[in-house]
Amino acid sequence: MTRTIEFNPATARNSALVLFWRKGYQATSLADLLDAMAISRSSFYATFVDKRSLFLACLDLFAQRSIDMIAQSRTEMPPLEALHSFFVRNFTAPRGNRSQWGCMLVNTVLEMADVDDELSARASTHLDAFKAAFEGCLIDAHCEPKRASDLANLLMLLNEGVRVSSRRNLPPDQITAAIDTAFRLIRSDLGGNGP
Amino acid sequence: MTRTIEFNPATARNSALVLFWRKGYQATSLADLLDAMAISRSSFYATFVDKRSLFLACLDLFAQRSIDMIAQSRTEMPPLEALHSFFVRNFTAPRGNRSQWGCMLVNTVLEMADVDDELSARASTHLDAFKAAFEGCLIDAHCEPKRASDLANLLMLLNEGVRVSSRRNLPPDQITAAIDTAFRLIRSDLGGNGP
DNA sequence: GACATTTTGTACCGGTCGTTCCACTATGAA
DNA sequence: TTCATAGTGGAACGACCGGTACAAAATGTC
Repeated sequence: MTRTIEFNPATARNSALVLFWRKGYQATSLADLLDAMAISRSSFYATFVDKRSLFLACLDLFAQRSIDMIAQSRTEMPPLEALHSFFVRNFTAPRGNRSQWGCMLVNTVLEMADVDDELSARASTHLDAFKAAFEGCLIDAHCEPKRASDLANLLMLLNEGVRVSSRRNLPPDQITAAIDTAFRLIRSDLGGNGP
Repeated sequence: MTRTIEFNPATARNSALVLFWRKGYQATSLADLLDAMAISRSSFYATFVDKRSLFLACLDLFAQRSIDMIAQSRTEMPPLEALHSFFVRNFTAPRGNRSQWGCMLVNTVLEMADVDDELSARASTHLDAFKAAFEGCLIDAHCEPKRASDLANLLMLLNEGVRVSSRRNLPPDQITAAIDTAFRLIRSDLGGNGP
C-alpha cells in the first residue's frame, strides 16, 4: 500500500531545510534527505531538480524567515529591545533544540568558503540584509546615521559570534550574559553621547 | 628521477594544515592532500596513519600556534593593546591571504557540529583556551574578576564573529571599524567604572 | 658490489556519492 | 472502463571516496 495523497512540496522542502541547517550541505546525503522528506528518489528529482538547487531554495527560505523574524520583533517592542530580544531568542530554545543549530547562513558561509563560491556568496548576500535590519532599528532608536552603521557592523560580529557559540554546548547563561553585557555597553554609549 | 632526500613530515603536515584550514575536513580529499604535501599515497599512510588522524594533529597544531600568538602579543605591549592588536591582526593579511581563511577551530566547530562530535568537541575545547587568554589579559589590565569573565565571554563572541566575517569578502575597513568601536566601548566601560 | 631500508607508482578494494531511467501502481476524471 | 496523471520502488550508472597491497626503484651503509 502506498500513500494515497500527493505529498506537500512545501512540507518536504521544510524537512530538507532542517537537515541542511543542522548538518550542512556536504554531510547531508541524498539518502538522508529522502528519509527526512519521506518522498521517493523519483519525486525528489521531479520536484526539486537536484540537491544543489534544493539547497539554494532552502538557503533563500531560511534568510527570508530570519528577516521576517526581526521585522516582527520590531513591530512588537521598542527598537533597541527588539534587537536585544532577537539576539537572545536566537539561541534560547523556542522549540526542540533549534537554537543549537546556529544560523544556516553563517554555517554555509564557512562551509562553502574556498569550496563553492556561489553558495558561500549567496549566503553572505543574505547576511547583508541582517545588517540593514540592524541599522534600521538603530535609526529608529534615534541613532545618528554614521554611528548606526558602525554599531550595526558591531552587531553583525556579535550575531555571527552568537551563532558560532550556540553550536558549542556552552552553558547558556554564559552567552546570554555576554549579550547582555554587549547591549549594556551599547546603551550606555547611546545614552551618554546622544544628540 | 625521484626525490633524493626524505620528505620533511613537519613541512608536509603544515601543507595539510593550510588545506584543511581553507577547505575544511570534508571538502579536502586525499588527492588534494597528497598533491599539496607532495608525497606519495604510501608515505602518507605510513607517516600520518589516516586522514582523520592527520586532521586532529593539524587542529591541535593550529590551536597551539594561535594561543602562542596571543601570548607573544601580551609580552610586547600593554594587555588591552595586545588584545586589540590580536583582533586586528587576525584578519589584516600578514602574508598571503591567510586572513581570509578565518579560524580553523571556528570552521571546524561549525562544519562538524551534528556531524562528528569528537572533531567538533575537540575544536571547541581548544577555543576555551582563547577565553582563558582573554580573561588573563583583562585581569592584567586591572579588571575585576567578575567583569573580566563577562568581558572575556563578550570578546569570544566578537572573535568568532570576526572569524566569520573575514570569510565574507567584505571591505576590510568595515570590520576594523567594528572592532575599534567594540574596544572603544569596552575601554570606556573599564575607565568609567574602574575600582 | 651487496644488502636492508625507505619511498614511490600503481593497481585495486569495497563503499558511497548524486543522478538517471523505467516498469509498475495507485489515483481521479471522463 | 479507459486513460492520463502522479508517485513509487529499485536497478543501474559513472565518478569519486578513503584505504590497502605490493612490486619496482632509489637510497645509505657496510
